[in-house]
Amino acid sequence: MKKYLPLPLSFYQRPTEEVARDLLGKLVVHRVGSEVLVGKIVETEAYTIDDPACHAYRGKTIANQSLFGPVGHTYVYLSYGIHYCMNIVSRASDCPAGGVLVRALEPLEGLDLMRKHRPGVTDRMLTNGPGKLTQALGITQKFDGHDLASHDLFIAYAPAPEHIVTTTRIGISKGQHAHRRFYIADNPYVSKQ
DNA sequence: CACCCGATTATCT
DNA sequence: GATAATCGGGTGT
Repeated sequence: MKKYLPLPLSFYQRPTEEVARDLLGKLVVHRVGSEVLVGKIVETEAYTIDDPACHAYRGKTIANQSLFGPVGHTYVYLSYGIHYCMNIVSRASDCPAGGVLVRALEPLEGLDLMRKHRPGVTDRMLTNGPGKLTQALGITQKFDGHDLASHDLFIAYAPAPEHIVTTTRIGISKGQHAHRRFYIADNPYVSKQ
């Protein structure tokens, strides 16, 4: 098994947009029993409290409290009653709430188990969407508020990609103008180019 | 307690 | 391109 080095806490304590960009190329590592599921982050979106598209925009609630919680933790929520989406809580110290939505991964390790989690789909469809990657990695709402400095679920260091594309975000009705979506150019696992 | 809706996906046409 | 599936949380009565 390869060795994975978790990102330091200081990585997450910067402006959310900056973290979203820098998370590209980094690895999501989930240990499940004796197996390890690893995916490279290839697409992200930044959401902060001053942004109408952000779940925290209307204030703190039971559902979104993780976005107000400590940086370097997760915010996992149920989308459309069906899918879980995972955020990485990240923000500068003067920002009360914010996080980075992980929108797509490139599967690197544990492909066999990912295929079991998502039966009947091609490898390219395993993790190329925010609801798909959580299913492939076995991430559910139980992981909401999870500390990413932990042993079983964390973000690991990896070199930054060369070419990054910045666009507007996907699937939102408000804040459509803002360019807060980032993805690695020409990566086949990006949800939509 | 009823109503509304969404940071999605799969499956149609 | 359109739409059903599905459900917890937020809001207002």
